[in-house]
Amino acid sequence: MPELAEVEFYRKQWNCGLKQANLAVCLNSQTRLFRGTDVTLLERTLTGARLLESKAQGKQMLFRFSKGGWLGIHLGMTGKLEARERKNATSEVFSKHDHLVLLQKKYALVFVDPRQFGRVLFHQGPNEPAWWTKLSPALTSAQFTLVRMNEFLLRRRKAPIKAVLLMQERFPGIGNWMADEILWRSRIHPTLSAGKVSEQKSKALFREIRWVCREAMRIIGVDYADPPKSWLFLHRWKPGGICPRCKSALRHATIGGRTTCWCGECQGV
DNA sequence: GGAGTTGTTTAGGA
DNA sequence: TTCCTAAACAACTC
Repeated sequence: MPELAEVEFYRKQWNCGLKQANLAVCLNSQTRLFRGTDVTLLERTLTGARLLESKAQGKQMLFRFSKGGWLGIHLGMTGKLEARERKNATSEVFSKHDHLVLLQKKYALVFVDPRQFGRVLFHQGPNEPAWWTKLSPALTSAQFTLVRMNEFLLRRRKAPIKAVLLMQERFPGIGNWMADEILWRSRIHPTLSAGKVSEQKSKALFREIRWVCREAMRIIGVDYADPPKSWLFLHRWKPGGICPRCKSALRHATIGGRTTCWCGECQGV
């Protein structure tokens, strides 16, 4: 599930563990989630370390700990973060999908991910790790400009615009539903080649990207609430779903390898 | 049982 | 070389 705003929501789930020390770290190093990660260093550093702060950038999260510990988490398709109150620690049970658990005095901070498409990264040192600092600037920041967006569309001119919006190197945080929502609001057909987006449409696209990101953060990022019924979001998976704008039938197809929903009237053919 | 799932990575081909 | 697509990953639901 997690896209930009959902990631922000999950990041905050661990806030109740801020300033608290990890009494123990539990993980199964065999799972895919830890591929390429120094699990021994992670366990050694985070045990006894305090959680100092966290942030999210696109779909990535970074948790800073004392002892120079930097924990990176990507939720993949089915990952989530939870904080479980430890009422009776002696009878505490963890499921097979609880892949990383930071045991604190009051809460167990858990990374759950049934499909294991997520990822855990770790770095130990005084500064933020390179895999964090090299991430693309947020879509709501001043560094994301119409010019930079258009340059990217031109570079990926042959790919369908839907597929291009899913490229994290330029559109960090956008996932399948956000891409559909943005294209629907911009009235651009999802199969249109990125290079054929008109100047006028690219301005609309730029505007809607920033609007959807801000609104999703405000609505979903705070308490995981549903957006208003005026959004495509609430209609896209309904059988016989209709466009909340023009009331005509919504269409579905696989575009750029992903299930895509659009309005045949508002977005052309 | 088969198909589908709001994400990335990689192999292979154009 | 560069860029695009499909498959793979793993587990669950309908």
